[in-house]
Amino acid sequence: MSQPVRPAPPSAPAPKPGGIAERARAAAAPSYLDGLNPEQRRAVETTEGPVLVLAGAGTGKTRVLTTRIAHILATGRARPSQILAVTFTNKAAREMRERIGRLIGGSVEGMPWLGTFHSIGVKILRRHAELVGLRRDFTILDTDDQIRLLKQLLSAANIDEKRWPARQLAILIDGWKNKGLTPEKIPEGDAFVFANGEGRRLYHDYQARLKILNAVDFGDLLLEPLRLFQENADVLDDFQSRFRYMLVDEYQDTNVVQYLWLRLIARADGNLCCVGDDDQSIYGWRGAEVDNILRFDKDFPGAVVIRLERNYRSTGHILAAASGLIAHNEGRLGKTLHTEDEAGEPVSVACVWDSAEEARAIGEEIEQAQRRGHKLDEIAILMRASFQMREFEERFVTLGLPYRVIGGPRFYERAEIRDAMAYLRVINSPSDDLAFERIVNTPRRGLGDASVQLIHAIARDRSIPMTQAASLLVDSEELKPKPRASLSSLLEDFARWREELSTMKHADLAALMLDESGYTAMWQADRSPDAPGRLENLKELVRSMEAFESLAGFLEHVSLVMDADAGADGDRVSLMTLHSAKGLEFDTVFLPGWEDGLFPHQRALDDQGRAGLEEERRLAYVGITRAKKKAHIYMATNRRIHGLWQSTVPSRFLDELPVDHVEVEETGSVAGSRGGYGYSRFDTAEPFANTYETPGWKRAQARGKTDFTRRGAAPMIEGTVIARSGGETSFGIGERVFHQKFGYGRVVAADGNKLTVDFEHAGQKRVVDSFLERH
DNA sequence: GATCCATTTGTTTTT
DNA sequence: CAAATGGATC
Repeated sequence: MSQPVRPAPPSAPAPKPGGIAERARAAAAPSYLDGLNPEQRRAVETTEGPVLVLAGAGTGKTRVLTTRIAHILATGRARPSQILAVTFTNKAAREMRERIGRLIGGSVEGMPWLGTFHSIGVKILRRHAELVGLRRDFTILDTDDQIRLLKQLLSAANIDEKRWPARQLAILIDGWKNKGLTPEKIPEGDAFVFANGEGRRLYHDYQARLKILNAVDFGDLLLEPLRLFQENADVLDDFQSRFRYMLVDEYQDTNVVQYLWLRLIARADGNLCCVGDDDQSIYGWRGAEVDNILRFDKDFPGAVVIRLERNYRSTGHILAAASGLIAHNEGRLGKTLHTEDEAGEPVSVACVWDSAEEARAIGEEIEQAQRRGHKLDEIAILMRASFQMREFEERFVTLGLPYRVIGGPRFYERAEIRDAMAYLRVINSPSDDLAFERIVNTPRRGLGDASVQLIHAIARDRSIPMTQAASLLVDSEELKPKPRASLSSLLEDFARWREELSTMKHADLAALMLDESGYTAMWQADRSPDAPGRLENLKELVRSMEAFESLAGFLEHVSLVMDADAGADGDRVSLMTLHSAKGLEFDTVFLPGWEDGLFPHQRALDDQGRAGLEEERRLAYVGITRAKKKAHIYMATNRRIHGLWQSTVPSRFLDELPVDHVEVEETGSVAGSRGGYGYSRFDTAEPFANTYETPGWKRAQARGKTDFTRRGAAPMIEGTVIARSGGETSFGIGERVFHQKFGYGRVVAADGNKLTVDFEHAGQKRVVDSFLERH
């Protein structure tokens, strides 16, 4: 026990955050240490030498990290720029920055070296680009560009793309990079798995191409800094002495390159503090090595190991259920989490007929909770795979239940955003061939394959960028008049926009460019239902550019950060995958889809065997431990796989949950659905007067077919929507509206805040007015 | 060179 | 069952 500076029992309640008492004390002594338990405090105060903090779920890991940084700064051990702090996601970095600011009063200038491995990698590379064969303004390729590049290489090498897909090669190369292997270093056997031994040469050629394009891929952001350190002692030396203190969050998820990188910078005796939980290692498929955490004290001799085992998050039952489950894993460091919280409610397990009913049942439970005053913000649905999300979205839209998707189909991945970005990239760096290629003929300008091939040939011949090759081509007679004129005017456009970049704000230029290029017009002319949404996204993109200093700064941000937090504020249920749930917590958590094959996922089992199963189990552990007060597990007896209905086998994890902490819930819905009527105890509240007005019926009509497996009954259940007293709507009949999912339409009927809208492309739907915008 | 239709293909997790 | 690719046709 540490010496009692202020004699308070360890169990003393933490002061109310932000309370008067706390703020008063903050003005006097370093109050940031208050409320830490002895282990946490030790983890904060052991600043010198290597430290490994084994922090179980909910043991205050983030708090320790932020406090530790605050402590280092407050005691004058280092300046902010001398601290390297690595987080796993950009979101975590943002959060940590805020929390440190709050701890030490926000007067410290932002820490320049706080971020993900990738973003720190970019920073280092920009500084020393020449040393690894790049220019300072290199571009970062996304997966899409990467694959297109590899496709070109494969066809140049005359390799059948059908037999050896570029995707596979991309995964392979990524794997090598994650292991810190340059082309020369990959083992013979590895090189042989692709195209009969062409793997090494292709990897080598790919790297050479990247250098010519002045580009890096994601893997390079880790591998190239490592190479830089290994080959340039002076640079390494510089970074070694710069970073007085180093902190790494989620250490269990680091891969080999990241490890090697850390080893180099921290040496064996540096002030390196790694925080992690071997039971939460869920990124093995991405090259993460749990081994890194398991052998920390061998890599860093004399390392202090601190265990945080007191859980502050979950109730007794939840913690016990999770602990019992994870105990089935072998090869773990082993921690015994305990809580002083009450036992609470057992984890519930419910069995439903199929995924539609799963969504229905969960939706209903949420509405019930909401009526009891439960905040939607404190509810999350965590699933194994993102395709499970759709069913819930559909259900929630009909229910009018506000939800938010976290980490879903990412903003930057959408085609229209990529296209727009490609325009910006060409303007920003004329030698960005991949961007050029992407948009030469988007929108259609009559510059098809033939023309592009010609440009390509010239570019390769003279080793010049495609834009230059294109301008040569325009001056020649090789193209037919039509494409020639078209290409010429495109190049003129590029030149003009580039010029305007110096006079206009980049956001304005982007809007101008999208209009003048005909790109906006292309989507306006598009009659598909998602075209309006895409135009919205483009607007959003332009809007988000305003926050950046320069075009180059914006481009870098997008390639690294990727999540555009499109202000989804308000009280909403969160939907996300188990992977993106790591580090979060909610009062109530729903865990659907606990069936063998889905969870644990078949592929994890096939590819990784027992290791795969253990990782899946850790994923389950992560899921359960997100819950503070209540965890609901669901399994469906039938699920559609590959489009076919299949009956399922309950997840083996269900049997591994300790019986004392689990209750099997009688949903009654499997039995109840057979009767159809009387399914819900709540539908008497305000049933729809007319069965033909129900969303289920409407949807069945819109689709022109019933996709319900159980005839008759299901549509009735679909109709048991609880009409909530949402009040009157401000939308009028006949008004033109816009909906994120369904596009444009006109209001045909109103019932409280629930409107029936005739969508131009999606047909009639009942939606809640909060999902609509006026147009 | 573009468009339409058929066939094929694959559906885990992400910086 | 969907999306994405490839081939045939205009």
